[in-house]
Amino acid sequence: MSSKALSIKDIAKKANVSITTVSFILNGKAVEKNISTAVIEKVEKIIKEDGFKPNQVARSLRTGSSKIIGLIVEDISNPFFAGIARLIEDKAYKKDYKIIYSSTENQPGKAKDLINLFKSRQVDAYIISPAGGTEEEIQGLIKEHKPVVLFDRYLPGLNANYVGVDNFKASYQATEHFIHRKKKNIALVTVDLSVEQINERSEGHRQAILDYELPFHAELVIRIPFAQPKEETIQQLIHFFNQYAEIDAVLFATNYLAISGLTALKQMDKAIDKDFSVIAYDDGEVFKLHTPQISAVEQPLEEIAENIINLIFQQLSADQLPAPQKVILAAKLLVRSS
Amino acid sequence: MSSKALSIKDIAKKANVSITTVSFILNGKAVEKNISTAVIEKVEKIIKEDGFKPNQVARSLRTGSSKIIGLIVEDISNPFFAGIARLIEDKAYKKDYKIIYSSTENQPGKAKDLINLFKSRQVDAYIISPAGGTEEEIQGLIKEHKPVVLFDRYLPGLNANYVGVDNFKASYQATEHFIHRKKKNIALVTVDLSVEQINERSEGHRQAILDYELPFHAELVIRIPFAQPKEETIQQLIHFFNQYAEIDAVLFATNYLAISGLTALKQMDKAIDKDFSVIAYDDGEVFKLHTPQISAVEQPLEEIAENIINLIFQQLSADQLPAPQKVILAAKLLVRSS
DNA sequence: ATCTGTTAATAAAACGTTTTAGCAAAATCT
DNA sequence: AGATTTTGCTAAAACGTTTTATTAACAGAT
Repeated sequence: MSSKALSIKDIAKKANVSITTVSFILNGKAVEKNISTAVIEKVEKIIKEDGFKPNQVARSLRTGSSKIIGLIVEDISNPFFAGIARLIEDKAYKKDYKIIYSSTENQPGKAKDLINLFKSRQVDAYIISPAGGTEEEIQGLIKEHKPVVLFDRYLPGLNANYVGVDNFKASYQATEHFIHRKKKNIALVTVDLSVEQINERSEGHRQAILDYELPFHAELVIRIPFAQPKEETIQQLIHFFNQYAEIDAVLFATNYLAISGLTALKQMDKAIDKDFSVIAYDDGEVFKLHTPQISAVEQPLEEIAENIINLIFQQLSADQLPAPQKVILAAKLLVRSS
Repeated sequence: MSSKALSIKDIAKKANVSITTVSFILNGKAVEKNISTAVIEKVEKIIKEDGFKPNQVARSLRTGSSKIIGLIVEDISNPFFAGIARLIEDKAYKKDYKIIYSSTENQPGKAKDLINLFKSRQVDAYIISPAGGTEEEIQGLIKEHKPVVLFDRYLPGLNANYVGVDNFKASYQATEHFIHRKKKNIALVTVDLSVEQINERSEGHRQAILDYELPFHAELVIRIPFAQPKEETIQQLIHFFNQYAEIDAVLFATNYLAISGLTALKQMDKAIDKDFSVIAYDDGEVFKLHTPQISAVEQPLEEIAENIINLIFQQLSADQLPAPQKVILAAKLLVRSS
């Protein structure tokens, strides 16, 4: 009944031609290789009738390529990454490429494993939101002339393709927005990871305050440990907000910190209003539907995905890799409440 | 410099042993095959030093298995699926399995493509949230004795492993909750897909109303077209709520419908309070942080993922496939406001 | 009639593994 | 001392493709 899957050999036998002939036809090289139309039609008919699909694994082994793009993100259940993944998948699918993805959970060990795994699967290209400590592996890929695009996170040591937003500017503008609204004590809630992306967000906050010649209160910057359970973060933030009652504005450096922060404020029964403003990083339904609506720094998902996939295909179709490009996109401040 | 990747042949040459010996050592069959410890150590040393990783593609071709599990969902950017994906990935990773995922967008064509693609990649097992119209393909997989687990959606014709929640009951209980609160006109906002899962949700709503001998108003059930842009849905719902001012409670049959619904209500300036209650399907941050908090039917993500992966590994390790199991889990009604 | 070139097809090697079957030397048994 | 078993290792086939030569037949040119 179910038996084995068909192979090119079965088709060849059935059509009374050689394996080679079938292969040429499968790969559209039939005319170029002078196969007669009679044979082409006969073979194509059999292929269609029997529903033969070539074994991609064998094909990969022979050709060294796989039509697969590896996507490595920090956490696929983070809406930012899930959104990017979905958009990239869409665009890749149209060019007949598939995506393998995996989450690193920000563990260099896991990230390295993943890169090696993808390598041994002969993935054709890599899209990576890199965890720190994976520089050598990524450099290795580049050395081997594999198409690579980094996104979201930038690793300073690497000369690789990169797509990201101008975090410094985004954060600067958010802070500036607060300053224009006469805020004096602008807190920053950020995360305890020393990756460029996060550092830039801190810097933007600081620089804006300094540029406008306001006093910079270092104690109003709180760095939440990355792996800390959510409940603990909430408690920590409640304590933070209580301790510094002078805070009149808060910038959250990530999506999930904003959510924890809003939860904390809700538990404290602290109103978000003209005396206490909030801006979140990365927009989401949560912020739009919140009462009051929460302003947010919106990363242009579609644009990011578009640029990533373009860079990838650019590399895939070039004979030799073009010089690495850095695409820095502008984030947009969505002002919702005052 | 970068050269080609190492092969088992290179290692064999360097160690002055045969390819076979290296292979046995790689696969932990060294002792069983009477390889001397001296040779084992020598070879392992070289493998480690040179950082040799066997080519998984070649391995797959030879063995017919890939250590890859295919995951097919409707949309990876839906938090429900992203959450499941992440949990499954975690658990699979621990057993040295990887995930390939893709989104079907509920198009049978794309779903079929994906199944075929995974097949030709020699994926070891399939986790599918099936689109309607893919019955034959899935039946085909089962015929070929491939491990398969369906989840979320159930296809009635198929005798396959399945993990899902009791949608009828969940919906029934949500409606019952409204009835206990003396609601008379309980609307249902659902989607225009005739999949079991959605039908059951409608049925639960209807049955509860009938069981409590309330009049069932068919016009209070609105079915939103699946592919309709969000903005249109919102307008449609505004119109719906205005048209039937008697509505005193609404059950949303999906996550994203609830979000559109809340947006509609916000635009209408309609308060959610004791005179107008709401329950959403699938919990999320949005509902917890909403003012007032929104009650929700929570699907037990962790439990679902756990059951899926267990069923998969059960099948992977059995010599012959065990009889299909259906695991129906209970959803939980999280009551938040009245 | 021989040479040249084109047309239509194929045989065989290669990709990097796993695995079957087998062989020589050493160890054990009779 | 010869027969048998165990130890330690390997040659070669196989997995299903793609691709490089190669061939055989025939047409056209000399």
